[in-house]
Parts: sequence; C-alpha cells; structure tokens
Amino acid sequence: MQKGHCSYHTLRCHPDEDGFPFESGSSQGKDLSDAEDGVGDGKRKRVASAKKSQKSTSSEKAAYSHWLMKSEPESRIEKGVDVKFGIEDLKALPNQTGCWDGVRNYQARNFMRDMKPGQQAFFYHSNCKEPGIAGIIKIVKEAYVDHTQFDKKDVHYDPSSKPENPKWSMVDVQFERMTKRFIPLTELKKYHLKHKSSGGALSNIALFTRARLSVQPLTTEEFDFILSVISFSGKEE
DNA sequence: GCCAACGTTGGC
DNA sequence: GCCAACGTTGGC
Repeated sequence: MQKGHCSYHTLRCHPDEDGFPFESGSSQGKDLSDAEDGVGDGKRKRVASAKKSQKSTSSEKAAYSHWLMKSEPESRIEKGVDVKFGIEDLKALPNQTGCWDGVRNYQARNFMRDMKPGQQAFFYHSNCKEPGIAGIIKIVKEAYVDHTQFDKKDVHYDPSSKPENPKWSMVDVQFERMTKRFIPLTELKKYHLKHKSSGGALSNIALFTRARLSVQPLTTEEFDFILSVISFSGKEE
C-alpha cells in the first residue's frame, strides 16, 4: 500500500464529473490517523490529539498552499499491474487531468484533504533512475472518495474500507507545465544540507525530513526557492 | 497503550 | 537487489 501513484485508473476519471466533495480542509495537526472519519476502521485507532498545539483561531491552521506529489515514472509490476505513472502519463490523459488515486497513508491522505483547487504541486518522480522534480501540476478538484479502495481488482484495494465510511480520498490534478529543467533529488539534497547548517529555505523540507510521505506540503518559501534555482541554473522563468 | 514483528517506501 | 527508515498491525 501506500503511495501516491495514480496508476492509469486515472483514465476513468473525468475532471468534470461532479463527484461529491468528501469533506475538505482541516487536518493539519492530526497526522497519522484517521481522525476525521470517525468510525470504521477496525481496531486500534490512535486518534490524534489534534487538539493540543492547535491554538489560535479555531478556523485557522497554518494552511499550506503548495505541495509535492510523488509518482513512479518507470514500469513496476505490483500484483500483476504496472503502476507506472510519470508526468508524461498525466499529460497524455484527456484534458491532461487525472485523479490521484491509490494513496494509502493517513498523513498523505490528510494533506490531500487540505488541498484547494487552484493550488500548485510539484510532480516528483520517485523510485526510478533519476528521482526528482519533473514539472508542475495544479489541483483542480478537492478531495473526494477514492473509488479504487473498493475495487478488488485494484492494486490498492482496501478490504477494510467500507462504502458507508470510506477511508481514502483522492484529488484531481491537471498538468500545468514541465519545469524548464529537471531538478534532481541530489541537487535538492545539497540545498537541504547546506540550509540545515547555515539556514535557508530548504532546511526543513519534507522531502528529507519526512522522506517516505508520498504527498507532502511545501511552504511558499520552499516552493519559491525551488523555482528560483531552476532559473539560476539556466532557464526557466 | 506498549512494542515487537512485519510490511512498505524509495534511494542507492 | 539491498536495506534503512519508518508506518502499521495485533498480541498482550
């Protein structure tokens, strides 16, 4: 499980279909857990203590506005199905839009639920020859029920999730553009290490501080810094 | 509610 | 293909 790979099921999703928004917003402090779906998931539920540390105006959360979403651009067979889904695959879909299904990690899911249409995300290529940021996508539909959780044939089928109380959500994303150059993970890591010691925009970037999260938030500073290094090194805006 | 065993992610 | 990091499961 786990992973934010849209697989081609994406083809079935049409951006215009009016799905029902499955609750939006809210989630920041909760982390692991299912916090907002109340019942349903079996046993153990360590409901996050979303309460604490959540001060200030009740409706206020350090809302993120930028994201980084990982997907695998190279073929890999999982349960007999190829999970490949690179930025070129998104670009090739009708309207260059697809649904980001298959996320099976609570934190990643919660971040998707925080996403708002219009926000931008980096499309990150993972588990491949050259990991790194390949382009920019845009959130075009807020979180709604990920139908693949109920599909026994799907790689990300989750028998523990019931239709009356779905566990997993997805958003629709649209290809916006390739970055003027590919930004390798190794380069980002250099900035991160440097910034960690001397201070800088990427000193705390989730890509390294929470490496396994497939859907991550980026601060505006982080996002802008990354865009700026693209241009420093050659082209881009 | 602890925590060992287990499974997954994803760089290398 | 290895394996470290870390999330999840489930017994107790």
